[in-house]
Amino acid sequence: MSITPSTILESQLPTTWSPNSYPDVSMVMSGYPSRLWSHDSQPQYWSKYQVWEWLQQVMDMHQIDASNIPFQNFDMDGRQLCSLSYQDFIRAAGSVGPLLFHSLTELKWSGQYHVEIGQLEIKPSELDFSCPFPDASYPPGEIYDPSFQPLAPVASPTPSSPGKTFITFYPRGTHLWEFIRDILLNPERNPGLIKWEDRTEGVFRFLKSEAVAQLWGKKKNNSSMTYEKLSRAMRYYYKREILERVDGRRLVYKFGRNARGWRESEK
DNA sequence: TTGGACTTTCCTGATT
DNA sequence: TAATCAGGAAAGTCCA
Repeated sequence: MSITPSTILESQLPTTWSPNSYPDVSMVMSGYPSRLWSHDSQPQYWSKYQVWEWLQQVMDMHQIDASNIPFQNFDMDGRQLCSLSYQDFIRAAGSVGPLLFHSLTELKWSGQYHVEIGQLEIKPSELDFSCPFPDASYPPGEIYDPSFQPLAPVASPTPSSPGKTFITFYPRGTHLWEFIRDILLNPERNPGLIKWEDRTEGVFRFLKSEAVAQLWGKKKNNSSMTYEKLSRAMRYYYKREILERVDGRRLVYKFGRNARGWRESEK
């Protein structure tokens, strides 16, 4: 497998670049993906070089030999990359396809997205996402991370840019209870992990406690997460009234008065 | 640099 | 006996 950059692409490469002379991954990828990629450059605006750069870094991150990826299949810019479906990724990258798809999806919604829109009052429905979240193309059974969904945009004036308004997107599920809530609100995506016991009262039960813990650990990049640790964090929510105790029932929790967004009327 | 919020880790003991 | 719950304590991470 060889990398054959186009002439245009070569002109975009730093002079010292080569697949084997990549910057220190541990340094570059610190905080990946929320810092380097999603903050400095939205995927849909990437150049071909940046697409390859991303490919290389995902491979490095997961310690996969980059030669396993047919880079020529990704001879495209970020906008084209974003238009690929899950199946397209599998066709283009084989067994690594799901990993790449997942990584790109994460990039789209992690970190903050600033959309300069001028001094207008913007409704979420009026925003044009040129790199839409392709969740509809997730295959059945694929683990879904609810935190990939965007929050409703928060408009905030930026003092340094008078006359302009910035829309800032924050990823959902920043906190554990929000992560749990979002799983509950998307049961079709994660069948059998957690289920409502009493929807109106906010009572829910863990069905696969360890699986949820692993999903949480995956989100936090912590492979040693267990349900025991997760449940300790859950118990801290009792004091803050984000959760309420449900006595006598194992794996059962209830949203408290300070939990937001779980009621159907709040959706 | 510091402090607060939040999470993780480890622990002991109780309960199911 | 194993799994889970409860909560103290301390440390780690992130952010303002």
